[in-house]
Amino acid sequence: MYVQVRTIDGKQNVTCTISKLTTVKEFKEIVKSELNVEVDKQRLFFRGKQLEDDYKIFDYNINVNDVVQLMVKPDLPQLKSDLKDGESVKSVDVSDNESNNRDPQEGPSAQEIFKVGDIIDARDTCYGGWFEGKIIAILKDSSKDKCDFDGAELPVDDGLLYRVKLNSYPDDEPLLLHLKDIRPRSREVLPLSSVNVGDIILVNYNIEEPSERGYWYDLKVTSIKPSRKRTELKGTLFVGTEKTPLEDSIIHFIDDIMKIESTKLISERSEEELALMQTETKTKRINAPYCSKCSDNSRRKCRECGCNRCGGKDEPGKQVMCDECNMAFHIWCLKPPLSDIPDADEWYCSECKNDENEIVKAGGKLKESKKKAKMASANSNSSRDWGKGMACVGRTKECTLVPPNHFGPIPGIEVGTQWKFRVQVSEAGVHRPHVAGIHGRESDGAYSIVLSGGYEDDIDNGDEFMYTGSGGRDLSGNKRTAEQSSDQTLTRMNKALAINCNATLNSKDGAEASNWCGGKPVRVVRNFKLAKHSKYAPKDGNRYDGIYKVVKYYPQKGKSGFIVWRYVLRRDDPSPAPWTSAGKKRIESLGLEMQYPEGYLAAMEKKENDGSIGNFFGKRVLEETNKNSPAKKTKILFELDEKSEKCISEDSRNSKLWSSVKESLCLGKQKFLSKAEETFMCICCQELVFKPVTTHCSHNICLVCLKRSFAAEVYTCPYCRSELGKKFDMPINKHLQEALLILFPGYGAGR
DNA sequence: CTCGCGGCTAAA
DNA sequence: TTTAGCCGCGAG
Repeated sequence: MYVQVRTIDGKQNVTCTISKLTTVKEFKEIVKSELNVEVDKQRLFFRGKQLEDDYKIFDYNINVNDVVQLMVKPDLPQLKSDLKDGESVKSVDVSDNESNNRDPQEGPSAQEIFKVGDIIDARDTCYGGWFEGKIIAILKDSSKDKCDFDGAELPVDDGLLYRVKLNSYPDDEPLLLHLKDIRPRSREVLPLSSVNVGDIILVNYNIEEPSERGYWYDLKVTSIKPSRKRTELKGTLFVGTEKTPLEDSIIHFIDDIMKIESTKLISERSEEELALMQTETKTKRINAPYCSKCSDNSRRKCRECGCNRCGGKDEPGKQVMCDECNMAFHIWCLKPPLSDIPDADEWYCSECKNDENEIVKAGGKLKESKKKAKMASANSNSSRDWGKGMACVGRTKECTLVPPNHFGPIPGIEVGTQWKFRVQVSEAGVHRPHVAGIHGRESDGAYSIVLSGGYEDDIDNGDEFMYTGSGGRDLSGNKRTAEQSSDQTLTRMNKALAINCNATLNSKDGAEASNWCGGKPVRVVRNFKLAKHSKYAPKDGNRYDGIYKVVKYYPQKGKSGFIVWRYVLRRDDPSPAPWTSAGKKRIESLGLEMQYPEGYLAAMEKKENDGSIGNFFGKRVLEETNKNSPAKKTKILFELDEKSEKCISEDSRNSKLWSSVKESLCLGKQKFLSKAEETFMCICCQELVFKPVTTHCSHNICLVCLKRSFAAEVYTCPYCRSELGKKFDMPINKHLQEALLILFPGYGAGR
């Protein structure tokens, strides 16, 4: 399996090949070799969650081609020593000389933003969140002698250092921060209803455990999805002084949203505002509790953070902690009780001690994964690696053009279309199951089948073939296939396929259609593994061969000696079959080529290059021959017909988008269409725009989606949030609609 | 919950 | 080179 690792700034992006059992620790080594970032400088994030060393890729549900973000820890400036040094020798404490009560209009102070005693939020360099604090001193930063404006109105760095005492940690040494990590205290709680996409707000988030309470961070809202149960608030979280963005962070504490106060010059503030800046906020923001069970309530008994036996939190000095499970125990609550805290370096509670005696681990000092219950492979002591390839990956897209119970061809999918993997066939909507041969419903019929030579009783004659039902196999031991070991029954998928036959269902003897063409259509896919028994199989991958009908079906003793259900299917499709010369010509003229998952070829090429010299050399030779063959280049060039060209040129409002889409013409029809699909996808419903409205800001949104937004009293463009105006009359861009209809036959069906 | 004509690894 | 063994995932 391959994933993308992207640096936070988005400047670097590499493909890494890993398995599902790769640990985060190992992963970091790979990242180190790819991006040359030391392992201990790496922080990896996926879906807003930090990846921790001892967990596995599997624990985080990372799928193929997913993007893992890499944050490089900055070299910590040694502020502490600077402080001691600067304080005594170089810096001047401006707070004493230019006092708080001076006239704000006066002289150089007009450049000042904060004064001593201001109640502020401070961004902590350790956790990267905003904490409530107060400025207790302002010092000159000896390393800087002028302001750093960085093009902004207010300086990013005003050449001063602010000494800040945090409310939550009054005993800690005060922090010394630059201007960029300080801002006026957030005071206003925002109701979710007043938050819009694009806003930047202060939210509570836990990087390690997003469902629990954490620290306070800035969030740029990217989506607000209202739902019956709970509104989903998603956005990009900014962590630390580097403002590291964590994309797709889902905010759980949607009632705890605060407005970010703007930083202003003292001279621009009113008397009232200045007074407010010096006033402590009434309520304290809630940070992550140490104990999620009792929320650190000292009066509540808790077996998590208190004594594991009685729950009491009294006399912590008389509690002993287990080195395995980290639970605490009063020495008198133990059985048998201890008279004193044990001297030994390690101590284990009775549960953990037993475990250790039962399983003899060689140097097994590693703490067990919290999620091992969920992870089946961790329980089986098999050392077999898995999850490197495409066998165990999930879908990355879903066909929404037609429902899963759709009979007949999938609009836009031509006979002869080829996919390397079954999961892609599923994504295209042609055959949804990843493994199974028949897709259907017992009550409805079968929608599609795959021939891949897995059943010995199949006979393939191209236009007509004999298919075998499923079942009658012992799949115990978590298998997907096995040899026949019992009789098949006409149930489940077997029954579904029987329903397609244009005859009354007979689950005893089977049935034959008198008018076979009248049966329900079955999409047929042939897999390259079928080649063992059939000359109609594709050379590689899976190929859509068109519509077939069930002529008859009946139970019969198979080669295994057990009863199997056999089905005769006959081709009934207007397009020529892929193995005929007409079919081959058609495939050629449509420019149909093997489809690979996104990023797959790049990952494979990389793997080859990383391998032996021989592989590397062989690859290079292959590339050279391709380059020197102009015939190949011209062959895959795809040209638009006159009608499409005309429609596209008439859509003048999207001329820019169309010309970028047209750049993909040289990559063949399929690449061109997927580029068009991507370009004209509605940001609201994530489908091809239907009855599109083109805004003045040149974005395309479905009419219904835009109406829905206006109904929610949001009168801005869902793409860029530019104001559309309450009275915007939403004209449908008929030219775009027509162009898309020509390119995507059947688009908008069922909408 | 069960089922399953994939696609991989590691042993033979 | 062949083959035994096994895993998530999506669908019913």
